[in-house]
Amino acid sequence: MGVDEVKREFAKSRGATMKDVAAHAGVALSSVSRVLNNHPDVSELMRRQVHDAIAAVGYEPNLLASSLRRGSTNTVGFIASDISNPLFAEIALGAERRLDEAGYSMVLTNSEGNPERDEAMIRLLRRRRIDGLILSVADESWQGTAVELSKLAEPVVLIDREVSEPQTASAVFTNHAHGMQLGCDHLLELGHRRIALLSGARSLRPVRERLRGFRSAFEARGLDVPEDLLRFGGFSAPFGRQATTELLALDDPPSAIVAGGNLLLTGVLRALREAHRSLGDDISLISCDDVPLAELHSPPISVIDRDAVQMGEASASLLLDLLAGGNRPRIAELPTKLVLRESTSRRR
Amino acid sequence: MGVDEVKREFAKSRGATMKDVAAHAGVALSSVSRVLNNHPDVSELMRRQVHDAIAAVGYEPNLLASSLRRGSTNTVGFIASDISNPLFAEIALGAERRLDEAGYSMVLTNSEGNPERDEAMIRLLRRRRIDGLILSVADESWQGTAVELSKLAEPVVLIDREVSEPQTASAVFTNHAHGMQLGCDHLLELGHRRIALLSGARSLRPVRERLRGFRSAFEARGLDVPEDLLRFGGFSAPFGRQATTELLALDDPPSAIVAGGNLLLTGVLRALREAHRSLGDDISLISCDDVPLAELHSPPISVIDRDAVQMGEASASLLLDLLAGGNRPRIAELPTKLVLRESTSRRR
DNA sequence: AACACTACTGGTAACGTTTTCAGCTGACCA
DNA sequence: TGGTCAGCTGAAAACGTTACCAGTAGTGTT
Repeated sequence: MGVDEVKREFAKSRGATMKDVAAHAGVALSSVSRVLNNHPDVSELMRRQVHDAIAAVGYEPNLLASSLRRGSTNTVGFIASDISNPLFAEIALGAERRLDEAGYSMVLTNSEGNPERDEAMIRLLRRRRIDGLILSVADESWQGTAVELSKLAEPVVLIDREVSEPQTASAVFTNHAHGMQLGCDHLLELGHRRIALLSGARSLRPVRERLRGFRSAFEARGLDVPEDLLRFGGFSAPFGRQATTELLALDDPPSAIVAGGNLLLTGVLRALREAHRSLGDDISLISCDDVPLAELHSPPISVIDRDAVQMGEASASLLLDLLAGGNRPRIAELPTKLVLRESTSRRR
Repeated sequence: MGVDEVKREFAKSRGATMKDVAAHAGVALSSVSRVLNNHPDVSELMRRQVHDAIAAVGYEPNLLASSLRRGSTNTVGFIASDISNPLFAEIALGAERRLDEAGYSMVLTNSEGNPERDEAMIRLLRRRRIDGLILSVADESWQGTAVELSKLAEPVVLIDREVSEPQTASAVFTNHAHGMQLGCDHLLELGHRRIALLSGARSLRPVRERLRGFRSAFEARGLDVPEDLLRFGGFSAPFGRQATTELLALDDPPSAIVAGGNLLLTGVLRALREAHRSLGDDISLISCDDVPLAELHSPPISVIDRDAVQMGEASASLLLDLLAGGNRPRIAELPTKLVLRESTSRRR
């Protein structure tokens, strides 16, 4: 009795283990394990005894020990450059939702746009023995990232990125080129020729694809692309503002702007306001990725939209597929659609 | 030789272990461990031998095994209701940044506003043997959450929530009452008396605190609070829209609205647009938490702001303090500030 | 010359699981 | 009556670390 008391106290302080359960039920350790993993070979009596003992000692499984033994952690890593960006936040939401349904937990890390942090994070996650990885690398051409990824034996899903290394990686792509071509074509249709494009570095797939769509819209009409209006300085608001200000000051300024992201959009809007340009009136604007700001701005802003949550879900699905033994990497391409509002009007 | 080859191949396929390193260096397992944890008692020669062997066999530590043995995982859980909400996304960013600096990883989960999911997530994270938990429960009065939290021996930090159970929990609070009082007082000063307040359920601290600030602004002037204009139906955009539409249809409609969150704001704006009310002109508006939409709207919208990233950082700091052995729970209160823009004007 | 002490190293028992293997019943069949 | 077989159970060896304990060699002290 006294011993039992002590044992119970100990179990309470440090957490009860399967051993305690076995002792309390008067059965073998392995039997407890069998009950817990509902192995077929276990009698009804045994099941009851063990469950009673579990309740009695307040046992909680130690997933750490379990993972070590089984060799899988039911954990997947998620690396994004900036989770506070609504785009990534929604992707993370979709991915987490889907993974959770399948019994996986998600460990989240921010690379802050720094490829060296990508590297470090991949290494850390590998050491933590994640079962799989979903990521959107900060720089596709960064060697270190490729090296770390190649050392990773676990399945990988890339989000809107193309990297050389793990040929085994699945990926979810957005059809940026198509959306951009539609948007750009719409501007051309309205008579615009001097169209500016603001975007991030060309070492990122979305940037290259959008540029491609941009170019093909011009080419389809036999027009020259206004190379002097292309700006690839990043996705940040400050860059959007600065670039817009510079563009407006040009001798032959653009009559339309395409902002390649929600942060860039805010920068563009600030610059336009500072320069007292009337949107849709003095200058046309299309942005990428829909946000409340675009819909509720006056005038409402046309956007090339896509479903970010769905992207997250798709990436998780691809990963789960790989985890379930689907050894063929797959590519999922998600659509973009042009949402026309009032920020685009005929060139005057 | 042949055996060595096999061993190497095996190590490559399944990952090299400390045992392989020890064998390759011709030293004891424990010595390898000492080198890795840079224990003082290790000779320069030993250090070199081991490091060489590590490089040779391509050893990577298994943090899982390490965690099991040490009894700590260097992992903390983060539970938010909706990571795709910019508010939580920024909090998560701040927390992750700070935790990462301190060598902790963050596992993220969404409760989707469902208290039962809060419960399940706490239980799961406990079984994963997280070292600590940062969370913002979906419902403060939900019993199950309190029960699960009380079973958690590890330190807990609450974000803008008050719960009964772990008296040992630290918390980071926002001074909502103060900000709301300022905002409300400003509206009263402008002659508004029929002021509506839109917010979530009263089982959430921010809601209660804002209501308190709202009331004290009226009471300070000896005015009656317009109880019929208080709506606590949630933080969602649809609710914001519906409630606003209803309010505008009242016999004695409000001349000013306070939206208690960024999603509510979008709902309110949609309703106002549908009802063809001119913001700042026909009706005044103040929102909670600054977002690009507020600044860039026309007219720009006044907000009661706070620094969400800083909140995340503060929560992580409090947790790290607890983890480092600071056994006294602490409360950090962060300020709110009123940012006046053009959505508030004298009542006509 | 005996002793203590420092600097280092090796062996081994944990940590809490899962899984394999062998054994022990009793039933069923020939 | 002996044998096979299904149904169930227990013992013990992993998984990859860390931490304790004991031991050895060399140095300095008395």
